[in-house]
Amino acid sequence: MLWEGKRLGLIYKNASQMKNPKAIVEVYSDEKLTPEFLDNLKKEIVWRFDLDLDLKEFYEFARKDKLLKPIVKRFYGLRPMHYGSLYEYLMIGIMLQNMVVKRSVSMLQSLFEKYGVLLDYAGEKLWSYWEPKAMAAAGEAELRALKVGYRAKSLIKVSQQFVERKIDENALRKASKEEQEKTLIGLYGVGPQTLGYMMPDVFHRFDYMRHISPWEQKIYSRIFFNKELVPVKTMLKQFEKWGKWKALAVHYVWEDIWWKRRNESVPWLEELIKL
DNA sequence: CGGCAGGTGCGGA
DNA sequence: TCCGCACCTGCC
Repeated sequence: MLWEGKRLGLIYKNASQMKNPKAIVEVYSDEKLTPEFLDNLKKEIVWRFDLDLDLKEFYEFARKDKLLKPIVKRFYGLRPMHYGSLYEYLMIGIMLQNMVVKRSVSMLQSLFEKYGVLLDYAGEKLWSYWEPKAMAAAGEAELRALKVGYRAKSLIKVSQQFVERKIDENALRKASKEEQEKTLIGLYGVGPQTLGYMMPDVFHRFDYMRHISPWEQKIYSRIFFNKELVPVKTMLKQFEKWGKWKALAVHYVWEDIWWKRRNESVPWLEELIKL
């Protein structure tokens, strides 16, 4: 983790006992960290993993929903979240665009190797991110050499916004949904799809569901309607029944299908995601 | 070897 | 607001 200018090695451990959930985080650092720093770090981690989220209300109505009932039982406690910062999510989001996952991973890896810092702690070697200024200073040609293609421009422009403090994650967390939308979509390289990922994952907006991309549309059609292809408008209208929890409900079902794919086979899904 | 992938910006209707 | 198009690149 790169946070407040410090590079930290983190180890997360599950220390839950039965119905008493608990996590332990070990923090490794080159320098001595003050109790105040660690306290703030704890608050940051609680926010990022959304540990204070109260799912009770969601579960109450999910248990009355035929589709959701078995899934919320299976994934009790699950919530969408992102372990990193907004800036880091943007880097990932841009790498995902118009790309198969395998290549997104390899492009992100080359970015780490060029701009990141490899941390070595607790028997782990893991890459930490770069400061936005490191990438803002890079030329487009330098980034294109890393085979990120036309995304180079987005990476640089987004980094510049952070360097120039045009965007402040902490302030944005407290802003209204409309303000968050406006700010994020205003970033070069951020469109409706990346915005749709960030609203729940980074800003914990579980009522945000305005855009469904073609590949998601195909999968949603199968799992929610048992049909080949359902129009996006119809889907969005249908999801309204889940009210302010609609994005969370969809996320649970989404997670369920990928989990099934890992443990048993889901032939129609394989068919949709191959190529 | 053409077409496409976990999209987006841009210009024009 | 909506639509069509170009766009890096690797791989099916």
